[in-house]
Amino acid sequence: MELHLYDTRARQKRKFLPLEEGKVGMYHCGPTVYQRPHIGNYRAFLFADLLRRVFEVLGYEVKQIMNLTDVGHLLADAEEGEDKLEAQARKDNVDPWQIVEQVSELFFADLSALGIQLAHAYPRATEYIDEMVEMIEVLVEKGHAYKVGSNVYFDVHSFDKYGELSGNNIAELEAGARLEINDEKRHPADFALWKTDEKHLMKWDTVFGDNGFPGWHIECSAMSRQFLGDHFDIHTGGEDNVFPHHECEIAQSECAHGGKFVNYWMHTKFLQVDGGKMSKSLANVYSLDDLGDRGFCALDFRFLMMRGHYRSSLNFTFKGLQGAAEARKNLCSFIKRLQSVAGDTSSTAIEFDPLNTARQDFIAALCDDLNTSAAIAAVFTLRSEFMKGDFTADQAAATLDFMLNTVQKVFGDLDYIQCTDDEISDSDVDDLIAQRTQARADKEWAKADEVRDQLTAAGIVVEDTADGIKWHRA
RNA sequence: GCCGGCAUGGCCAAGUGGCUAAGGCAAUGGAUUGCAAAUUCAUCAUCCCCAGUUCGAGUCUGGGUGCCGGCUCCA
Repeated sequence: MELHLYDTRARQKRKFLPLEEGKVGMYHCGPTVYQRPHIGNYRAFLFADLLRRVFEVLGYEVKQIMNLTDVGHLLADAEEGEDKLEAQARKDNVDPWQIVEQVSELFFADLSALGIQLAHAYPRATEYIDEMVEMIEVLVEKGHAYKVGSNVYFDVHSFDKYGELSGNNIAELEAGARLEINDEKRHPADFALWKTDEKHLMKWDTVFGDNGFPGWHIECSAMSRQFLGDHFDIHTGGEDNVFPHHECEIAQSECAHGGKFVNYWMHTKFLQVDGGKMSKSLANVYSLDDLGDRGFCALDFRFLMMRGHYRSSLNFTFKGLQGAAEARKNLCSFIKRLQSVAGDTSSTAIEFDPLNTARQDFIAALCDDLNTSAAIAAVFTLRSEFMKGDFTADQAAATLDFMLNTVQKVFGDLDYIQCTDDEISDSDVDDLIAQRTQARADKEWAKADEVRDQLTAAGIVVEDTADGIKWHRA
């Protein structure tokens, strides 16, 4: 099956051709670790995870890198603003390096809760200062960058493709009144590669002078090169990264190394909340804990994100999250049902129409620019086919194999065990079930219901089926 | 001011110009149940408006309206 991906630079879907047969290298713009990432950030990271998983299901060997920006990402005005890390550090009255540690810890915990596979490396900007400096020197030597005192700027007029990714052009950018006035720069659209500021807390002494720190854009250029080389397959980020961040990366990397930088640029659309932008003033910037407080687990959020397409803006509401949570649980029940029908059967090679159709539709949907919505529909169609008819243990085993090894490989583990605190042990549940069974046998309905309420309160769902009483954790 | 995207049932959402417009959630009716839950069966949209192209348009073109985004920290 041919994989087609939408390339922001080409503005269309393109057949994916790896640089090296059977392998793919990708770089994702990760979080700036000054605050715990919010659910919008995680939409982008879940997309990166999905992309990797799809490649793996298709048999590719993936090398996945995600950076952690821990210096140089400025607030407000690009040249005069304060470093995000330092602003947060001052606010909390702690060392910026401490903030980095604290936020990183939260970040990795969130990744785990979301079932995101760890990338092969999470390089931090502060660990690659030498590489950045080296790259900036090359740009200066080649005439693409210039020094003004101890600051270094990239000359956007030296790269004729500047603006190609975002659709901006330099003349229009400079005509706009939004660019800050900075007498140091030759052109208003030039951007900083290296800045000097004595007051900056995270600073380095380099060939450019003392007390310097890197510009945000150069970090990704240097780190991606370090792990993936001068030219690699895929670079992703949120739509807001298109300009200026990725535009600047292309300029830096292609000017420094001569050839093409990245083959496919992929960007996720923003997550909206209640129909509008997430913003602190509206108090709708949610973290995974905020979702947890409302009774949802990280996997519900993951499933909600998977139900929409990454290139469509997605409106987050708790009602929508509730729907996703129900849908996910229904798939979990389906898997449990399959497990009970399949029993110990291990003949997973059995083929039959509903499964063949589902397999085909599932993969075809994903290969069409990761159409997860259609892929999930294929799974639900299979589910209803299965629920309707009588299927053999062999067929159930084959379907189970598909669910576990293909569907869950792409969408992550759907099970919700980790979402609840197991406050009640299995044997306690069994005891209560036995009490209720006795009460029912005695037709003591009030007592039976009381026990059931007790179980429900403990997060146990009781099912009275023709085959006896079954229970599972909600 | 300059760019770009989107507009499908109560909510979310897929959709290569052509049979009866995927799928999920919710809802309604029936089966089942001591009552529930779970399960199961069934029902539930003509695609923002106008004009055009076409044998045929949700799907292409033009106009309108609305929403969102980038150009400025942001995934």
